[in-house]
Amino acid sequence: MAGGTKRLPRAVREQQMLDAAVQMFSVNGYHETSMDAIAAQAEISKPMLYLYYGSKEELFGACLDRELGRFVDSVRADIDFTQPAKDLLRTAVVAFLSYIDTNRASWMVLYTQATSSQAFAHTVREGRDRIVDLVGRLLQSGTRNPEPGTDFDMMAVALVGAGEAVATRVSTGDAEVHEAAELMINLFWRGLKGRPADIPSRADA
Amino acid sequence: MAGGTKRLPRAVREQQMLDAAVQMFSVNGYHETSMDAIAAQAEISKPMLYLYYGSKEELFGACLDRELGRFVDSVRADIDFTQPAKDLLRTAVVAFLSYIDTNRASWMVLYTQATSSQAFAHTVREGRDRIVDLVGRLLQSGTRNPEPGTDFDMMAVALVGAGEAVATRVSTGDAEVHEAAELMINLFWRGLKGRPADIPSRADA
Amino acid sequence: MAGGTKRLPRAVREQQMLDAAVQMFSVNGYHETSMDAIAAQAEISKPMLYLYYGSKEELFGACLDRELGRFVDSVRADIDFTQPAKDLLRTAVVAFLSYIDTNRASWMVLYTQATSSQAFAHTVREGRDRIVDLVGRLLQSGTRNPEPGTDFDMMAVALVGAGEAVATRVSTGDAEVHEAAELMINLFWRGLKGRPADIPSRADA
Amino acid sequence: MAGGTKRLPRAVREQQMLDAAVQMFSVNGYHETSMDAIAAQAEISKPMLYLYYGSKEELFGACLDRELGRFVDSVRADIDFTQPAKDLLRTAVVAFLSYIDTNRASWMVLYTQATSSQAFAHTVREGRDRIVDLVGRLLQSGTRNPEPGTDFDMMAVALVGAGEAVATRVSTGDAEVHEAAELMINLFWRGLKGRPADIPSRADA
DNA sequence: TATGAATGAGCGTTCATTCAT
DNA sequence: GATGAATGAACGCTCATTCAT
Repeated sequence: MAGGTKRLPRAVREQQMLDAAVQMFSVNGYHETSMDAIAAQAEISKPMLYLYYGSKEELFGACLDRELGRFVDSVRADIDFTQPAKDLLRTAVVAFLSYIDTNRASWMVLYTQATSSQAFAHTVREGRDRIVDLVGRLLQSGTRNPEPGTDFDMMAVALVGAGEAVATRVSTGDAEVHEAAELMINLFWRGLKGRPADIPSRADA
Repeated sequence: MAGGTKRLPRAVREQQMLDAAVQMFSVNGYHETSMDAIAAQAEISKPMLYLYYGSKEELFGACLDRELGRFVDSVRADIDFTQPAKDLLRTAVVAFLSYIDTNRASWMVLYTQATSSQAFAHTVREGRDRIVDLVGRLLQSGTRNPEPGTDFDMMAVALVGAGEAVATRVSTGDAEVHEAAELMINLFWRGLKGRPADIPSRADA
Repeated sequence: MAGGTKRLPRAVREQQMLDAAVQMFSVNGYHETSMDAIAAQAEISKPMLYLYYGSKEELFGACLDRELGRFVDSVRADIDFTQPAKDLLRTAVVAFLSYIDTNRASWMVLYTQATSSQAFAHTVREGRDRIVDLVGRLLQSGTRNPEPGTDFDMMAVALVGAGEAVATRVSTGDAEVHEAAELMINLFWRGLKGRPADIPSRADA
Repeated sequence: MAGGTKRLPRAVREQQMLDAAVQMFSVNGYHETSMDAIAAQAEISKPMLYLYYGSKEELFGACLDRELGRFVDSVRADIDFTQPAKDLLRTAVVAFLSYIDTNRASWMVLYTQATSSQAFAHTVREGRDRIVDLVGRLLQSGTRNPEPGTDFDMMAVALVGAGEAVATRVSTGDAEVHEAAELMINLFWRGLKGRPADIPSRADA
């Protein structure tokens, strides 16, 4: 009805479909979203979906890829590796949270969906690993005197996990981006130890 | 033979069913697990499941409740609020990770499953909030000179998020509990700012 | 409606389903028959079909097996191996054609259907081989002075092929059983070489 | 490259399409062959198929017609009606089996396919009738003293049926053409009655 | 002439759920 | 209390067929 029946070049249709799919998946979840619903949302017929993407699983995979790509690109674009460490941290956190905030419907839930099906564990893990890698390198380059054996990778896992959790709050409107960013920066930068009169405890294995 | 027409007291049957359900859900996911499979695993008939739990969704909810309860109880039991702050942190982190490590099949996947279905968002959020609350209070009580306006709750969100991310690594066998715990404690306690010879960077928001 | 919704023991339902399936397959062919149509014909729901037979292919296979079994049993039952050769031939031919004639809707078309799908080539060939074997042994035992090296098996193939072709005519009503039988018997017994000096057998329908 | 936008005369295109269709139908069967597959094999676009043949059914019908025509022509060409009866039989049988043997992929399977779909029963029957007629006339002309009322037509049905069955064995490689031919000739000429007193006709390969 | 783009319609299959016993 | 038997409702997917260019 609304503009539907035109002959569109392949590339355009592809985006149209992915848009619809991301939209539906993010709202209703992978299993609760039928191909019929996606086709309807995209204002095309179901066979088109199959012609372009082969199967529901592949369609979802394509969504995942696109959104993941966009996300990583967006965050990476904001980061300037020549900044001093703390600025770097700040920029990254803000970029991360801002992206989620702006694209909440799409990415955050998509991400959530993907986590739940064995079939996408691989893609998700891969995507998450890309982010973790990015953060890991960021940490490494930002740490002047790294203790030998520091597991930057696992540290990145923790940071990203924290980021995702906070981002979820942001994406559901329960927190404001910049406040959340500030809180994370402080938390990660200074640690819990205590502020003014910091007396470092002797590291205990 | 196995199962047969035994008359079992309600409480026993309930656990038997929940055990089977948790087991199946955790291995195959919510949608990929059929009521048939659960009934078979529990060695009872399908109508029993419906008699006791009404629907698949409610059954899953019951699983969630039980596992969440066990988890919270277990972690809380290990915590001694009279400990000094850092010990408290350490105890909590270790308790958290240990539980996940020990009950990976059950809880971690269950948790993962629940996250992905709109239907359980509520239960999951509720559960997570209980944990966040716990951690939030922990933080509050452990901080000697809280800056006014510190959002302990959001800080707890970040910590729990980090914990979950690390826990996932632990649960998939990609990390060892105590190493992961130590890393988290150090990270959270000291922050990224710098370790031994901390020289604060100039930029300080 | 018409007697449908009763709780029937497994064995009864199985026959009910096979009856319906054979009926529909024979009338409309394998591909043109939908599981819906079979379920409707059997006055049961589609899931029952799947519960009992697993898939359309397996259901068709079960039809094939049953009908093949009935056919072979029926023909074999009529044959008395102690008869003299020509009587044996006559009995066999009549038994063969009579069965087809009586069960035309079921077997002949089922047989025809099966031939066309790669998936059933095996079953059909197996069934046909059983018949060919039977006929082959019959020929062997009925031939007094077999020429060395006589390929009774291939001869049986030819006879069965002829029988099938004639049977098809019978099954479509284009020929009458006993006339057709007589013709086949004469043809096979005397051959084409020449008739004149033949002494007609007593039995003449 | 291959195919492209060539402008070909109608007749050439038609053969190109039929070749492709026969090829695909014979390998995969009627239902298992999609119009897409045929178009791809013919290296033309699907609308062309529809332009030339209107529908899948009609396309298949055209295949049937062409192949049937070729078959009948081929067999008829080999037959010399002035030959003595037994030679005639031999020639016909050999022509029949040889054609099948040489064109197994195309015709035998096509034939098999057609038999199974109600939609083509008519065409197939028509084709088979042409062959039966041919054989019937052959029999009639070859029989010196026909008993009054001899049903040459039905006899032809039997012979053709036998031929088809043996041909199938030949086409699957389970029998050699000339051996099979010899066997059929002997069987039909002499009959099963018994050999001993047989006076072999002069021609004996 | 020739085709890429598009779809209506239908099929095999599965599953949560409920009677009747 | 416990279950074998049964089904309504969907869903993923494919295919013959047709426009619009």
